[in-house]
Amino acid sequence: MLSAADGTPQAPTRVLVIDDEPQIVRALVINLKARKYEVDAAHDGATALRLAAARHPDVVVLDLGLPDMDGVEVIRGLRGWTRVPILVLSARHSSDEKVEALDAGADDYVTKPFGMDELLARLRAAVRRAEPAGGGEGEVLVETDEFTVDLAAKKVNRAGKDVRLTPTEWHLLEVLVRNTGRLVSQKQLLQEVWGPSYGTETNYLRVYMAQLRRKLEADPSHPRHFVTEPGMGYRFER
Amino acid sequence: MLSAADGTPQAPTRVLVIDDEPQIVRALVINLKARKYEVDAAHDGATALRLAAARHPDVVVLDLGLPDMDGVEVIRGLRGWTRVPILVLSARHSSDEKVEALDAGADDYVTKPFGMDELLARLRAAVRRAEPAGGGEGEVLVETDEFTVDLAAKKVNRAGKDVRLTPTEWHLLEVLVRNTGRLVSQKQLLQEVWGPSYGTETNYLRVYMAQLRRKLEADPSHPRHFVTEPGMGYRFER
DNA sequence: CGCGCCTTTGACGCAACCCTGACGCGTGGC
DNA sequence: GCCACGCGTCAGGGTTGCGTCAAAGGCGCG
Repeated sequence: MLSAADGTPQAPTRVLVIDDEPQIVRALVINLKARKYEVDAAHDGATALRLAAARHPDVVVLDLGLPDMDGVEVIRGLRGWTRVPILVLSARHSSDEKVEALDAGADDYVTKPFGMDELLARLRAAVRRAEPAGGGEGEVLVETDEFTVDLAAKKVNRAGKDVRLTPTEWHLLEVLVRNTGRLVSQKQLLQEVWGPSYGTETNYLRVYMAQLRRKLEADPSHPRHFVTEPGMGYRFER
Repeated sequence: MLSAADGTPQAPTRVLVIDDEPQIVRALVINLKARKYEVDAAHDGATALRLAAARHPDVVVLDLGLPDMDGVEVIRGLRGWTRVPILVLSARHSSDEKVEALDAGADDYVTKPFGMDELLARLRAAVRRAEPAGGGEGEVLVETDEFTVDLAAKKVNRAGKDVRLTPTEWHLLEVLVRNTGRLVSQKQLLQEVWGPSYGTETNYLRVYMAQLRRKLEADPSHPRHFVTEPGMGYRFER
């Protein structure tokens, strides 16, 4: 059930694997790649958080026993800014451990040793139910009078031609469009696009908003769709 | 995400328990009701599907071993029309069974005997991640006869046009609207908008209340919605 | 190794916002 | 009847925030 039944070119699912045991990571990576997942791997919590911010995985597989920090802290670190599904892997069978991890924000908890088939099924379940939530319950296609944004295909069309956007430009556009009509604070934009450790670098926003406007607005100096709310944030209007 | 800690009365979570073993159902019902869940119970698949349709539970706990039909069929029956989280309970440890149930649409799979703490934690996790997609994210709209305040989008509409508010104006309006009908003391307003170290600078309030009235009241010199209570504070009336 | 694209950073002008003080008005107390 | 106080209004000045441009730094690719 990986790809949709329609002809839409499905973007590959990105998985972030966090574990300090090389053989487990290797087994997971091999199995996941064989099933056409895109895989990133981290062997400690700090790297994991950085990678999560940079790569925006669709699902996280997290071993609780990490060398540098408590696994539950990694969960909290992720939950501070994202709702990405987290599948916890652990050798601890204790009920308390499970409860703590789940209440911290984990979506599932599998004890080692685990069956690869079961893990993959749980992974599919986690991805499946996150899909529509990630899409913001609705339109994959957002149209204005001047351009069209296809959130699924990650494409922007203007006057019949596709507009080329850099990765950062697209990310920014995506967050704004997913909140069409709503004000998005500068802090939220920075954290969603640049990662949780950002929040004050408003000059990034100014530069990239200008680029988006130059590429998409009819009159970039008088934006009609990418509205600035001084001191508060930005808003995308259709 | 920052869900507002406003005084919205939270509707109780409704759980549908499906199991043919009376002692398990009893244990679950007791534990769930003690935690303020609303519980329906079914002891066979047909009843379960009927109850699910009639009661629209927020989460389903399903035992795979039912007298009348295969548990996986129940999952498919539910998935035909709803995305309600399904937590499967089963005595079978076989990996194939788990994979089948999960791929049919189950969200989680717990093998009996299970720890009640763990089950409840998994239940919380399932409910939590379904929340915003389920029906939440509702617009927080406050309307008067002259203008409309959208607290989620941070937007004010008056006569079909959006009204531009400065950050301070918006903040002040927000505090007043969140306390619709109630008197808000000057000290409270100052501390919420300008920070805890403020409390006596009532002239700020006078200036900004005047600006709000000028932008939102039909007759700013005779305010109908932003009422002054001399010597005490201000009140927003719809 | 060199090239090009993307990201980051800094500087500058301008507009908007926030604070401040002064004044008028109405109300209640002495 | 006078005064004190609180509130509403207005206009000016300091400061902040935003848009813009340009250039340097990083990274992957040929």
